[in-house]
Amino acid sequence: MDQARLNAISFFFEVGIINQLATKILADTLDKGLHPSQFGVLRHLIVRGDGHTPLKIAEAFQVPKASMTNSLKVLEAKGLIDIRAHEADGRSKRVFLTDAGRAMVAHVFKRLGDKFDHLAAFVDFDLMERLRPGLEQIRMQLDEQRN
Amino acid sequence: MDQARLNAISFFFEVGIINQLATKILADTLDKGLHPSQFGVLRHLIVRGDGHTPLKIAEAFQVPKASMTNSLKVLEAKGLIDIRAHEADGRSKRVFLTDAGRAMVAHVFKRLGDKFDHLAAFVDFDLMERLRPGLEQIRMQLDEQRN
DNA sequence: CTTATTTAGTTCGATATCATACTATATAGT
DNA sequence: ACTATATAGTATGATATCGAACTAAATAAG
Repeated sequence: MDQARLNAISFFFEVGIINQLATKILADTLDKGLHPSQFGVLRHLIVRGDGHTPLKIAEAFQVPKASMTNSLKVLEAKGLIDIRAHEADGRSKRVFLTDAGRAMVAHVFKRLGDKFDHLAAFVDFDLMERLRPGLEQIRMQLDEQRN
Repeated sequence: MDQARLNAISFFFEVGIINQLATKILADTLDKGLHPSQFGVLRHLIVRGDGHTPLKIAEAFQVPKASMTNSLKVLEAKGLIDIRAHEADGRSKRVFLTDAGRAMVAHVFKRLGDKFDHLAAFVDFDLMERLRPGLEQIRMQLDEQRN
């Protein structure tokens, strides 16, 4: 295997570990019973806006729709989202944040902020920001390749 | 929340997506029944050397030891690793690659190489290599903070 | 030495992920 | 219109993850 490939493998390896460490920080921040993937859905509904279909959301996260069915079921049972019938398509549904859902996102972001105060003493946030555009580029390239 | 924190969140978000896409590429490359996390253990035994204890391996991957017990059980059932008693400590064990395990890693790396030939047309490997040192730094900083 | 504590690993139960098959609705082909 | 195909979502069953309790062995405390 040539050097470029080995480097690429190392790159993915670093990304994997960082992701794991970051997910653990998030998991510790979440109320018990709320999984990081479920919070990710709430966050998505805040950032991208709600009212989208379960399938759209599943595609945004690149997970099977069956996985999203489960995540949404949990969030609905917790009263954090509202799932309504789609007016224009009888097969489909639309997902909305409840007030409790919005409050939960705000609550978690607040606590994440406190965690970040602690993190800032160890981690170079500026470096992260310098790396981010490159990562975004790689992400988009990988996304293209997928299709 | 101030800008530095929002940037950090975006950073982790990009890392998460890249990790997911990369894991999917790996998963598609693996023989059916071999999970990416299990292949990760095999790869670790190649790169770091075998003969380490299950606990050491669990710590290297930052997963609970109960999770590693399961992964190792699967790999042993597939004949890819060999788990022996530890000569010096009756509570402990040592994990070794079998010939089949080594062959599996070589096989997967070969197929990954082919995948990478295809990837190279879309993804900027040089950019990856430029980003890698920074990622390594962030990873180490996150690791410190954890302790 | 004897007992208490720590450590390595497993077991168990709960939940997440996901492939596959299924149901219901919508759309295309004729 | 009628039939075939495609699409959105769910149900089911298999496996992965992991917290908590447990067992066995090693080490520390007295």
